[in-house]
Amino acid sequence: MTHANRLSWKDVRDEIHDAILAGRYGPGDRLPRDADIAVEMNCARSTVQRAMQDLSDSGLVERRRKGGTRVRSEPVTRATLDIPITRREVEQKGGRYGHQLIRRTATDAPRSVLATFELTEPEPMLRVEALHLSDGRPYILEDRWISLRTAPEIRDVDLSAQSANEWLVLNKPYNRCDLRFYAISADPQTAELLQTDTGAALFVIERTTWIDAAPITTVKAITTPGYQLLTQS
Amino acid sequence: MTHANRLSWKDVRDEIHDAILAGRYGPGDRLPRDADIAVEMNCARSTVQRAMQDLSDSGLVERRRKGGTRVRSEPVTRATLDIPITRREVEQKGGRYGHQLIRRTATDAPRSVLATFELTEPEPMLRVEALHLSDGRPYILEDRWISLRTAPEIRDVDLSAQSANEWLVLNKPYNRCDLRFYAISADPQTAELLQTDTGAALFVIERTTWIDAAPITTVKAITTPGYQLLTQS
DNA sequence: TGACAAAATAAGTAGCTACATAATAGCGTT
DNA sequence: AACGCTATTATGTAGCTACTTATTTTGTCA
Repeated sequence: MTHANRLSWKDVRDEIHDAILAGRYGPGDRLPRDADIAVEMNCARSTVQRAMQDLSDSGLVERRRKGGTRVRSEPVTRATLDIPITRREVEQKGGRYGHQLIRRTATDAPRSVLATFELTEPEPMLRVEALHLSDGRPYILEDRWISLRTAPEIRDVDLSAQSANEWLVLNKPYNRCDLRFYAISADPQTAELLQTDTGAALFVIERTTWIDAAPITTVKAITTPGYQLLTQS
Repeated sequence: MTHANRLSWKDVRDEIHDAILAGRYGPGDRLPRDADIAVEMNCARSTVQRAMQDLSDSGLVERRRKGGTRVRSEPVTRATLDIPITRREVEQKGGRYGHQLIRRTATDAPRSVLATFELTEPEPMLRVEALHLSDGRPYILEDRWISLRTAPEIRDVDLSAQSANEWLVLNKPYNRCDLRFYAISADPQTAELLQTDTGAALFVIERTTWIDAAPITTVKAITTPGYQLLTQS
């Protein structure tokens, strides 16, 4: 073989990572410059650069031009979340997917929604309330606002055939996405729709998307009791 | 200037991204090969490669050797979460941080904890229950299990001076981290510790870390009512 | 001493080449 | 048709060079 002892950038990354784990570099310490590491590990600087970029992306290390690379003094837990389309989520868990359109209202956005989008001017919107089902039982209740200026085509979509969730994901790619997670107590209406008890603790996912500065949609997805969101890997 | 019209990999990325947004490539469609895009956009293949990698990381596109690049047919919402040390989180919100050690017990891990770590053999552990405070008021209640085999030094740490959260983050870097989010109803004990009402909806963050295959710690962090977790950006 | 300009520094990026690797497609044999 | 080998293909990676850019350090002059 031609290069058994050749280092890949992942090897370099792991070696530096291990050095930090082993305490050779502590929080706040400055690491040698890329070029020196390259010499020491007998590889190209570009290889070290890729390794360092990855460590920087994962939050272990901070890099600044001229300032060099240093171990983050107050490390963060950084994780990547994947949130699939609800239909796919249900099907992947082995359930049969279904959905019901509850209400569909064209109206101006209330102030709270405008604030979520960081807008100051009024905006015509479509409000869509829908229930996602797994094996015929409530799974997620969504309360969604869609900008009619950014996504006027939504007017002509039959939302009882295809959920707004799915139509938007397939037809309105976004640029920017904010997520927000928290817990609420089920109010009587919500409890009835989700077929659970008033006061039950429900996990909520709020998602807001934009294309450039233009608002697309904001949705409050209220999950049924027992729902868990996991990081993948 | 020397290169005003030179394309950076971010330009390439954005151009491809825009082409997808504009519908020139729909879900499932195959994109031209990197080399062709490079010719068309008059840049090096390595530049296209970097752009494509980024689009792939962000979940918009899937790449396979020989198979080429194609737009994900069922796109996911992918987001990065940063979870800081609790002390830092409190301080960043302008609060005064404090913490109380509630209980500290050395014992073998129960089956549920072993399962979380994907272990089958019994494991000696330290259980630490602690309360994080913001401006003297309850902020997060944590119920933590620490492996005494992987982190034996924890025995000698004064956990009323430094929280286990902080000591672990600074002294026990990890390789693998699983996160889990959900909602619970406050039971009477939890409610009392968090100074809230029994039955209140509480947002819970569970985090489990390993170094290679060895378990480090698993923690169930129960937040006070109103707590929200946001994606940054 | 302080302000500002110039030099030095270390990471970031672009381009090129060469080769590695995974996955597919094609072909021939039985 | 089923198999296994080989060739092909498109992405992935490593190395090199050259240049750019952000930031700090240093040096000079008022």
